[in-house]
Amino acid sequence: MASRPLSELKDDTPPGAKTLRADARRNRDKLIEAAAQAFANHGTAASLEEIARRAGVGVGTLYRHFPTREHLVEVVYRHEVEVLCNAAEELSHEHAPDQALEEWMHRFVGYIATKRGMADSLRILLNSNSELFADSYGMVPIALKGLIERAVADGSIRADVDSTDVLHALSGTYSMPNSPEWHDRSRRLVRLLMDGLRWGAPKA
Amino acid sequence: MASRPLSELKDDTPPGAKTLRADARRNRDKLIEAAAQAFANHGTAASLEEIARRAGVGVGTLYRHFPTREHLVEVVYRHEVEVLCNAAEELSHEHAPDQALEEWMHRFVGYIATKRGMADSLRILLNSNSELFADSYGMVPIALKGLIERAVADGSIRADVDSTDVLHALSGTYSMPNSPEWHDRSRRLVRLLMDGLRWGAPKA
DNA sequence: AGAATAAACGGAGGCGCCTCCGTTTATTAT
DNA sequence: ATAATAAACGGAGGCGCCTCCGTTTATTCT
Repeated sequence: MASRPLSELKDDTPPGAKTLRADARRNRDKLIEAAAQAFANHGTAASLEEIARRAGVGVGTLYRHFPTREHLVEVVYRHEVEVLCNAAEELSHEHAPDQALEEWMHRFVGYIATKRGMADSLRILLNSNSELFADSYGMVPIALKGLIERAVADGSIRADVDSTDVLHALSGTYSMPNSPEWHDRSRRLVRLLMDGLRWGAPKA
Repeated sequence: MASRPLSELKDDTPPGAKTLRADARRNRDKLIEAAAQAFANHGTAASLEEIARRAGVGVGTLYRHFPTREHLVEVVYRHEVEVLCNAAEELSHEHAPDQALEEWMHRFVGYIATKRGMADSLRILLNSNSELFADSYGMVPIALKGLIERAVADGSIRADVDSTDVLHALSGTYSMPNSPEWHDRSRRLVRLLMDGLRWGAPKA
Protein backbone atom coordinates (compact mmCIF):
# COMPACT_ATOMS: atom_id res chain seq x y z
CA MET A 1 0.00 0.00 0.00
CA ALA A 2 1.20 3.47 -0.85
CA SER A 3 -0.64 5.10 2.00
CA ARG A 4 2.35 6.10 4.07
CA PRO A 5 3.63 8.65 1.59
CA LEU A 6 0.16 10.16 1.59
CA SER A 7 0.01 10.79 5.29
CA GLU A 8 3.43 12.36 5.06
CA LEU A 9 2.62 14.54 2.11
CA LYS A 10 -0.62 15.86 3.41
CA ASP A 11 -2.16 15.98 6.82
CA ASP A 12 -5.50 14.28 6.49
CA THR A 13 -6.99 16.47 9.21
CA PRO A 14 -8.85 19.42 7.69
CA PRO A 15 -9.39 22.62 9.67
CA GLY A 16 -11.97 22.22 12.39
CA ALA A 17 -10.64 18.91 13.69
CA LYS A 18 -8.59 19.00 16.86
CA THR A 19 -5.47 16.87 16.70
CA LEU A 20 -6.25 13.32 17.67
CA ARG A 21 -4.30 11.44 20.22
CA ALA A 22 -1.58 9.30 18.67
CA ASP A 23 -3.32 6.00 19.26
CA ALA A 24 -6.60 7.38 18.02
CA ARG A 25 -5.07 8.49 14.76
CA ARG A 26 -3.38 5.13 14.31
CA ASN A 27 -6.59 3.22 14.80
CA ARG A 28 -8.50 5.58 12.57
CA ASP A 29 -6.04 4.94 9.75
CA LYS A 30 -6.19 1.20 10.27
CA LEU A 31 -9.97 1.34 10.13
CA ILE A 32 -9.98 3.29 6.90
CA GLU A 33 -7.66 0.83 5.28
CA ALA A 34 -9.63 -2.18 6.45
CA ALA A 35 -12.87 -0.55 5.33
CA ALA A 36 -11.48 0.24 1.89
CA GLN A 37 -10.62 -3.41 1.40
CA ALA A 38 -13.91 -4.65 2.76
CA PHE A 39 -15.97 -2.28 0.62
CA ALA A 40 -13.99 -3.28 -2.45
CA ASN A 41 -14.58 -6.97 -1.77
CA HIS A 42 -18.11 -7.03 -0.44
CA GLY A 43 -19.67 -3.70 -1.31
CA THR A 44 -20.76 -1.13 1.22
CA ALA A 45 -22.93 -3.65 3.01
CA ALA A 46 -19.76 -5.27 4.39
CA SER A 47 -19.92 -6.13 8.06
CA LEU A 48 -18.68 -3.32 10.25
CA GLU A 49 -17.78 -5.80 12.95
CA GLU A 50 -15.60 -7.62 10.47
CA ILE A 51 -13.91 -4.36 9.50
CA ALA A 52 -13.16 -3.58 13.13
CA ARG A 53 -11.83 -7.09 13.60
CA ARG A 54 -9.52 -6.82 10.60
CA ALA A 55 -8.31 -3.46 11.79
CA GLY A 56 -7.55 -5.03 15.15
CA VAL A 57 -9.84 -2.76 17.15
CA GLY A 58 -13.17 -3.14 18.91
CA VAL A 59 -16.42 -2.14 17.30
CA GLY A 60 -16.76 0.61 19.87
CA THR A 61 -13.72 2.28 18.38
CA LEU A 62 -15.12 2.04 14.92
CA TYR A 63 -18.40 3.60 15.95
CA ARG A 64 -16.68 6.38 17.88
CA HIS A 65 -14.73 7.41 14.81
CA PHE A 66 -17.53 6.84 12.32
CA PRO A 67 -20.98 7.11 13.86
CA THR A 68 -22.74 5.65 10.85
CA ARG A 69 -21.88 3.43 7.95
CA GLU A 70 -22.30 6.39 5.64
CA HIS A 71 -19.68 8.41 7.49
CA LEU A 72 -17.22 5.61 6.99
CA VAL A 73 -18.12 5.23 3.34
CA GLU A 74 -17.62 8.91 2.77
CA VAL A 75 -14.24 9.05 4.46
CA VAL A 76 -13.00 6.01 2.57
CA TYR A 77 -14.20 7.54 -0.64
CA ARG A 78 -12.46 10.87 -0.06
CA HIS A 79 -9.33 9.10 1.06
CA GLU A 80 -9.12 7.02 -2.08
CA VAL A 81 -9.58 10.02 -4.30
CA GLU A 82 -6.71 11.68 -2.50
CA VAL A 83 -4.47 8.66 -2.85
CA LEU A 84 -5.24 8.52 -6.52
CA CYS A 85 -4.50 12.18 -7.08
CA ASN A 86 -1.35 12.20 -5.03
CA ALA A 87 -0.13 9.23 -7.01
CA ALA A 88 0.04 11.45 -10.08
CA GLU A 89 2.89 13.46 -8.67
CA GLU A 90 4.74 10.42 -7.37
CA LEU A 91 4.50 8.67 -10.70
CA SER A 92 5.91 11.71 -12.43
CA HIS A 93 9.02 11.44 -10.34
CA GLU A 94 9.50 7.77 -10.92
CA HIS A 95 8.66 7.30 -14.58
CA ALA A 96 8.93 8.88 -17.97
CA PRO A 97 5.99 11.24 -18.59
CA ASP A 98 4.07 8.96 -20.94
CA GLN A 99 4.57 5.93 -18.74
CA ALA A 100 3.46 7.89 -15.69
CA LEU A 101 0.32 8.89 -17.53
CA GLU A 102 -0.44 5.34 -18.61
CA GLU A 103 0.13 3.91 -15.17
CA TRP A 104 -2.08 6.57 -13.64
CA MET A 105 -4.88 5.80 -16.05
CA HIS A 106 -4.66 2.15 -15.10
CA ARG A 107 -5.03 3.12 -11.48
CA PHE A 108 -7.94 5.35 -12.34
CA VAL A 109 -9.94 2.56 -13.91
CA GLY A 110 -9.06 0.33 -10.97
CA TYR A 111 -10.40 2.99 -8.70
CA ILE A 112 -13.58 3.22 -10.73
CA ALA A 113 -14.00 -0.51 -10.29
CA THR A 114 -14.11 -0.25 -6.53
CA LYS A 115 -16.57 2.62 -6.72
CA ARG A 116 -19.16 0.61 -8.56
CA GLY A 117 -19.92 -1.38 -5.44
CA MET A 118 -20.44 1.83 -3.57
CA ALA A 119 -22.82 3.31 -6.09
CA ASP A 120 -25.96 3.11 -3.98
CA SER A 121 -24.41 4.49 -0.84
CA LEU A 122 -22.72 7.25 -2.74
CA ARG A 123 -25.93 8.31 -4.37
CA ILE A 124 -27.53 8.67 -0.95
CA LEU A 125 -24.52 10.52 0.39
CA LEU A 126 -24.45 12.92 -2.50
CA ASN A 127 -28.00 13.93 -1.79
CA SER A 128 -27.18 15.09 1.69
CA ASN A 129 -23.64 16.29 1.09
CA SER A 130 -23.27 18.11 -2.18
CA GLU A 131 -19.76 19.34 -1.49
CA LEU A 132 -18.45 15.80 -1.47
CA PHE A 133 -18.68 15.40 -5.19
CA ALA A 134 -17.35 18.86 -5.95
CA ASP A 135 -14.41 18.45 -3.58
CA SER A 136 -13.36 15.06 -4.73
CA TYR A 137 -13.95 15.21 -8.40
CA GLY A 138 -12.42 18.60 -8.63
CA MET A 139 -9.06 17.08 -7.77
CA VAL A 140 -9.07 14.43 -10.45
CA PRO A 141 -8.91 16.61 -13.57
CA ILE A 142 -6.20 18.70 -11.94
CA ALA A 143 -4.04 15.68 -11.25
CA LEU A 144 -4.58 14.39 -14.75
CA LYS A 145 -3.86 17.79 -16.27
CA GLY A 146 -0.39 17.80 -14.73
CA LEU A 147 0.44 14.40 -16.17
CA ILE A 148 -0.74 15.33 -19.61
CA GLU A 149 1.09 18.61 -19.72
CA ARG A 150 4.32 16.93 -18.79
CA ALA A 151 3.89 14.30 -21.46
CA VAL A 152 3.03 16.91 -24.06
CA ALA A 153 6.03 19.06 -23.11
CA ASP A 154 8.20 15.98 -23.36
CA GLY A 155 6.94 15.29 -26.85
CA SER A 156 5.80 11.77 -26.05
CA ILE A 157 2.12 12.41 -26.70
CA ARG A 158 0.27 14.67 -29.12
CA ALA A 159 -0.51 18.21 -28.09
CA ASP A 160 -4.14 18.52 -29.13
CA VAL A 161 -5.78 16.84 -26.11
CA ASP A 162 -6.58 17.99 -22.64
CA SER A 163 -7.60 16.32 -19.41
CA THR A 164 -11.28 16.58 -20.17
CA ASP A 165 -10.87 14.63 -23.39
CA VAL A 166 -9.06 11.86 -21.60
CA LEU A 167 -11.48 11.68 -18.70
CA HIS A 168 -14.29 11.48 -21.17
CA ALA A 169 -12.60 8.58 -22.90
CA LEU A 170 -12.00 6.77 -19.61
CA SER A 171 -15.46 7.35 -18.28
CA GLY A 172 -16.80 4.57 -20.48
CA THR A 173 -15.57 2.17 -17.83
CA TYR A 174 -18.23 3.46 -15.48
CA SER A 175 -21.00 1.95 -17.49
CA MET A 176 -19.35 -1.26 -18.52
CA PRO A 177 -21.20 -4.34 -17.30
CA ASN A 178 -19.70 -5.96 -14.24
CA SER A 179 -18.56 -9.06 -16.07
CA PRO A 180 -15.50 -11.20 -15.36
CA GLU A 181 -13.71 -9.65 -18.31
CA TRP A 182 -14.23 -6.17 -16.94
CA HIS A 183 -10.66 -5.84 -15.83
CA ASP A 184 -9.15 -6.96 -19.13
CA ARG A 185 -11.42 -4.72 -21.11
CA SER A 186 -10.46 -1.77 -19.00
CA ARG A 187 -6.78 -2.40 -19.44
CA ARG A 188 -7.21 -2.68 -23.18
CA LEU A 189 -9.17 0.55 -23.21
CA VAL A 190 -6.33 2.32 -21.49
CA ARG A 191 -3.71 0.93 -23.85
CA LEU A 192 -5.81 1.83 -26.83
CA LEU A 193 -6.23 5.33 -25.58
CA MET A 194 -2.56 5.61 -24.86
CA ASP A 195 -1.65 4.50 -28.38
CA GLY A 196 -3.99 7.13 -29.72
CA LEU A 197 -2.29 9.74 -27.60
CA ARG A 198 1.14 8.73 -28.86
CA TRP A 199 0.09 8.82 -32.51
CA GLY A 200 1.64 11.75 -34.25
CA ALA A 201 3.62 12.85 -31.22
CA PRO A 202 6.95 14.55 -31.98
CA LYS A 203 8.93 11.68 -30.49
CA ALA A 204 7.22 9.02 -32.60
CA MET B 1 -61.72 -2.18 11.32
CA ALA B 2 -63.84 -2.41 8.20
CA SER B 3 -61.70 -5.06 6.61
CA ARG B 4 -64.15 -7.93 6.73
CA PRO B 5 -66.46 -6.43 4.17
CA LEU B 6 -63.45 -6.04 1.89
CA SER B 7 -62.51 -9.67 1.91
CA GLU B 8 -66.09 -10.55 1.18
CA LEU B 9 -66.45 -8.07 -1.62
CA LYS B 10 -63.28 -8.90 -3.40
CA ASP B 11 -60.97 -11.84 -3.30
CA ASP B 12 -57.57 -10.41 -2.51
CA THR B 13 -55.89 -13.16 -4.51
CA PRO B 14 -55.17 -11.99 -8.05
CA PRO B 15 -54.75 -14.50 -10.86
CA GLY B 16 -51.50 -16.42 -10.65
CA ALA B 17 -51.80 -17.20 -6.96
CA LYS B 18 -52.96 -20.64 -5.99
CA THR B 19 -55.52 -20.63 -3.24
CA LEU B 20 -53.85 -20.58 0.14
CA ARG B 21 -54.67 -23.01 2.84
CA ALA B 22 -57.19 -21.62 5.30
CA ASP B 23 -54.70 -21.11 8.12
CA ALA B 24 -52.20 -19.55 5.77
CA ARG B 25 -54.70 -17.00 4.55
CA ARG B 26 -55.72 -16.18 8.11
CA ASN B 27 -52.15 -15.59 9.20
CA ARG B 28 -51.40 -13.57 6.13
CA ASP B 29 -54.30 -11.28 6.90
CA LYS B 30 -53.27 -10.92 10.52
CA LEU B 31 -49.76 -10.02 9.42
CA ILE B 32 -50.98 -7.37 7.03
CA GLU B 33 -53.09 -5.77 9.69
CA ALA B 34 -50.30 -5.82 12.27
CA ALA B 35 -47.87 -4.42 9.72
CA ALA B 36 -50.23 -1.62 8.75
CA GLN B 37 -50.42 -0.52 12.37
CA ALA B 38 -46.70 -0.86 12.95
CA PHE B 39 -45.81 1.10 9.82
CA ALA B 40 -48.23 3.83 10.77
CA ASN B 41 -46.74 4.11 14.26
CA HIS B 42 -43.05 3.60 13.66
CA GLY B 43 -42.50 4.04 9.93
CA THR B 44 -41.37 1.32 7.61
CA ALA B 45 -38.32 0.60 9.76
CA ALA B 46 -40.62 -1.05 12.31
CA SER B 47 -39.35 -4.32 13.69
CA LEU B 48 -40.54 -7.29 11.68
CA GLU B 49 -40.21 -9.52 14.71
CA GLU B 50 -42.52 -7.23 16.60
CA ILE B 51 -45.02 -7.35 13.76
CA ALA B 52 -44.97 -11.13 13.79
CA ARG B 53 -45.40 -11.12 17.55
CA ARG B 54 -48.40 -8.79 17.37
CA ALA B 55 -49.92 -10.90 14.69
CA GLY B 56 -49.47 -13.94 16.91
CA VAL B 57 -47.27 -15.86 14.49
CA GLY B 58 -43.60 -16.75 14.29
CA VAL B 59 -41.13 -14.76 12.25
CA GLY B 60 -40.71 -17.72 9.96
CA THR B 61 -44.31 -17.31 8.90
CA LEU B 62 -43.82 -13.65 8.23
CA TYR B 63 -40.79 -14.30 6.06
CA ARG B 64 -42.49 -17.07 4.15
CA HIS B 65 -45.33 -14.80 3.18
CA PHE B 66 -43.20 -11.71 2.63
CA PRO B 67 -39.61 -12.51 1.75
CA THR B 68 -38.40 -8.95 2.23
CA ARG B 69 -39.49 -5.88 4.09
CA GLU B 70 -40.28 -4.24 0.78
CA HIS B 71 -42.69 -6.99 -0.19
CA LEU B 72 -44.59 -6.43 3.02
CA VAL B 73 -44.60 -2.68 2.56
CA GLU B 74 -45.94 -3.05 -0.94
CA VAL B 75 -48.72 -5.41 0.08
CA VAL B 76 -49.78 -3.20 2.96
CA TYR B 77 -49.79 -0.23 0.67
CA ARG B 78 -51.93 -1.92 -1.97
CA HIS B 79 -54.26 -3.23 0.67
CA GLU B 80 -54.86 0.17 2.16
CA VAL B 81 -55.58 1.69 -1.20
CA GLU B 82 -58.14 -1.02 -1.76
CA VAL B 83 -59.78 -0.47 1.59
CA LEU B 84 -59.99 3.21 0.87
CA CYS B 85 -61.51 2.71 -2.55
CA ASN B 86 -63.99 0.09 -1.43
CA ALA B 87 -65.09 2.42 1.33
CA ALA B 88 -66.47 4.75 -1.34
CA GLU B 89 -69.17 2.32 -2.29
CA GLU B 90 -70.01 1.44 1.29
CA LEU B 91 -70.33 5.06 2.26
CA SER B 92 -72.67 5.69 -0.62
CA HIS B 93 -75.03 3.10 0.76
CA GLU B 94 -74.96 4.46 4.27
CA HIS B 95 -75.03 8.22 3.82
CA ALA B 96 -76.47 10.99 1.73
CA PRO B 97 -74.27 11.61 -1.34
CA ASP B 98 -72.62 14.80 -0.07
CA GLN B 99 -71.97 13.34 3.36
CA ALA B 100 -70.51 10.22 1.80
CA LEU B 101 -68.19 12.39 -0.25
CA GLU B 102 -67.10 14.43 2.75
CA GLU B 103 -66.46 11.40 4.90
CA TRP B 104 -64.46 9.76 2.13
CA MET B 105 -62.30 12.83 1.74
CA HIS B 106 -61.56 12.75 5.45
CA ARG B 107 -60.45 9.17 5.13
CA PHE B 108 -58.36 10.06 2.14
CA VAL B 109 -56.34 12.63 4.01
CA GLY B 110 -55.99 10.23 6.92
CA TYR B 111 -54.63 7.70 4.49
CA ILE B 112 -52.19 10.23 3.12
CA ALA B 113 -50.95 10.81 6.64
CA THR B 114 -49.91 7.21 7.10
CA LYS B 115 -48.19 7.19 3.75
CA ARG B 116 -45.82 9.95 4.67
CA GLY B 117 -43.91 7.62 6.96
CA MET B 118 -43.57 5.21 4.10
CA ALA B 119 -42.29 7.79 1.66
CA ASP B 120 -38.73 6.53 1.42
CA SER B 121 -39.62 2.89 1.02
CA LEU B 122 -42.28 3.70 -1.50
CA ARG B 123 -39.89 5.72 -3.59
CA ILE B 124 -37.54 2.75 -3.74
CA LEU B 125 -40.38 0.38 -4.54
CA LEU B 126 -41.69 2.55 -7.32
CA ASN B 127 -38.34 2.46 -9.04
CA SER B 128 -38.38 -1.31 -9.33
CA ASN B 129 -42.10 -1.83 -9.72
CA SER B 130 -43.68 0.75 -11.94
CA GLU B 131 -47.05 -0.98 -12.13
CA LEU B 132 -47.61 -0.45 -8.42
CA PHE B 133 -48.23 3.22 -8.77
CA ALA B 134 -50.37 2.83 -11.85
CA ASP B 135 -52.45 0.05 -10.33
CA SER B 136 -53.08 1.71 -7.03
CA TYR B 137 -53.51 5.28 -7.98
CA GLY B 138 -55.65 4.35 -10.88
CA MET B 139 -58.32 3.17 -8.46
CA VAL B 140 -58.51 6.34 -6.45
CA PRO B 141 -59.88 8.72 -9.07
CA ILE B 142 -62.41 6.09 -10.10
CA ALA B 143 -63.72 5.71 -6.56
CA LEU B 144 -63.87 9.45 -6.14
CA LYS B 145 -65.57 9.90 -9.49
CA GLY B 146 -68.47 7.73 -8.38
CA LEU B 147 -68.98 9.72 -5.21
CA ILE B 148 -68.92 13.02 -7.04
CA GLU B 149 -71.28 11.92 -9.74
CA ARG B 150 -73.81 10.79 -7.20
CA ALA B 151 -73.59 14.05 -5.31
CA VAL B 152 -73.93 16.05 -8.52
CA ALA B 153 -76.92 14.00 -9.65
CA ASP B 154 -78.45 14.51 -6.24
CA GLY B 155 -78.04 18.25 -6.57
CA SER B 156 -76.08 18.60 -3.33
CA ILE B 157 -72.87 19.83 -4.97
CA ARG B 158 -72.18 21.96 -8.01
CA ALA B 159 -71.84 20.29 -11.37
CA ASP B 160 -68.73 21.97 -12.75
CA VAL B 161 -66.10 19.86 -10.97
CA ASP B 162 -64.63 16.47 -11.58
CA SER B 163 -62.54 14.02 -9.59
CA THR B 164 -59.29 15.46 -10.87
CA ASP B 165 -60.15 18.89 -9.54
CA VAL B 166 -60.89 17.48 -6.12
CA LEU B 167 -57.82 15.30 -5.97
CA HIS B 168 -55.75 18.27 -6.92
CA ALA B 169 -57.24 20.26 -4.09
CA LEU B 170 -56.65 17.46 -1.59
CA SER B 171 -53.12 16.80 -2.72
CA GLY B 172 -51.90 19.81 -0.80
CA THR B 173 -51.94 17.62 2.30
CA TYR B 174 -49.05 15.64 0.85
CA SER B 175 -46.66 18.47 1.24
CA MET B 176 -47.88 19.88 4.50
CA PRO B 177 -45.24 19.86 7.23
CA ASN B 178 -45.56 17.05 9.73
CA SER B 179 -46.56 19.30 12.59
CA PRO B 180 -48.92 18.52 15.48
CA GLU B 181 -51.65 20.57 13.87
CA TRP B 182 -51.45 18.56 10.71
CA HIS B 183 -54.60 16.66 11.45
CA ASP B 184 -56.65 19.74 12.25
CA ARG B 185 -55.43 21.55 9.21
CA SER B 186 -56.35 18.63 7.03
CA ARG B 187 -59.85 18.44 8.42
CA ARG B 188 -60.34 22.13 7.86
CA LEU B 189 -59.10 21.80 4.32
CA VAL B 190 -61.69 19.13 3.63
CA ARG B 191 -64.53 21.16 5.13
CA LEU B 192 -63.45 24.21 3.20
CA LEU B 193 -63.38 22.26 0.00
CA MET B 194 -66.75 20.74 0.76
CA ASP B 195 -68.29 24.14 1.35
CA GLY B 196 -66.90 25.26 -1.98
CA LEU B 197 -68.47 22.28 -3.65
CA ARG B 198 -71.85 22.99 -2.10
CA TRP B 199 -71.80 26.64 -3.15
CA GLY B 200 -74.25 27.23 -5.93
CA ALA B 201 -75.54 23.67 -5.92
CA PRO B 202 -79.22 23.28 -6.83
CA LYS B 203 -80.15 22.15 -3.34
CA ALA B 204 -78.60 25.17 -1.61
C1' DA C 1 -64.40 -41.53 9.41
C1' DG C 2 -59.48 -42.31 9.30
C1' DA C 3 -55.02 -42.48 7.20
C1' DA C 4 -51.74 -40.31 4.14
C1' DT C 5 -49.56 -36.28 2.57
C1' DA C 6 -48.52 -31.88 1.33
C1' DA C 7 -48.55 -27.34 3.22
C1' DA C 8 -47.77 -24.22 6.73
C1' DC C 9 -46.02 -23.16 11.23
C1' DG C 10 -42.70 -21.12 14.48
C1' DG C 11 -38.74 -20.61 17.06
C1' DA C 12 -33.89 -21.57 17.83
C1' DG C 13 -29.55 -20.14 16.14
C1' DG C 14 -26.07 -17.49 13.89
C1' DC C 15 -24.90 -13.16 12.51
C1' DG C 16 -24.83 -8.02 12.37
C1' DC C 17 -26.05 -3.49 14.47
C1' DC C 18 -25.21 -0.19 17.90
C1' DT C 19 -24.67 1.51 22.85
C1' DC C 20 -22.90 1.76 27.19
C1' DC C 21 -19.47 1.77 30.51
C1' DG C 22 -15.52 -0.21 33.14
C1' DT C 23 -10.56 -0.42 31.88
C1' DT C 24 -6.36 1.13 29.70
C1' DT C 25 -3.24 4.61 27.95
C1' DA C 26 -1.34 9.00 26.10
C1' DT C 27 -0.68 13.45 27.59
C1' DT C 28 -0.08 17.25 30.92
C1' DA C 29 1.30 19.24 35.13
C1' DT C 30 4.23 19.02 39.13
C1' DA D 1 10.08 10.79 36.94
C1' DT D 2 5.44 10.54 38.81
C1' DA D 3 0.87 11.52 39.54
C1' DA D 4 -3.41 13.25 37.78
C1' DT D 5 -6.60 13.49 34.18
C1' DA D 6 -8.70 13.45 30.01
C1' DA D 7 -9.12 10.65 25.99
C1' DA D 8 -9.57 6.51 23.78
C1' DC D 9 -10.31 1.64 23.94
C1' DG D 10 -13.04 -2.60 23.30
C1' DG D 11 -16.26 -6.01 24.19
C1' DA D 12 -20.47 -7.56 26.48
C1' DG D 13 -25.27 -7.17 25.96
C1' DG D 14 -29.66 -6.31 23.95
C1' DC D 15 -32.02 -6.15 19.87
C1' DG D 16 -33.20 -7.08 14.96
C1' DC D 17 -32.49 -9.80 10.65
C1' DC D 18 -33.10 -13.95 8.26
C1' DT D 19 -32.74 -19.15 7.54
C1' DC D 20 -33.36 -23.74 8.41
C1' DC D 21 -35.77 -27.62 9.78
C1' DG D 22 -38.40 -30.54 13.11
C1' DT D 23 -43.35 -30.30 14.38
C1' DT D 24 -48.23 -29.40 13.59
C1' DT D 25 -52.36 -29.16 10.82
C1' DA D 26 -55.48 -28.61 6.83
C1' DT D 27 -56.79 -31.12 2.98
C1' DT D 28 -57.26 -35.20 0.05
C1' DC D 29 -58.02 -39.86 -0.81
C1' DT D 30 -60.15 -44.33 0.19
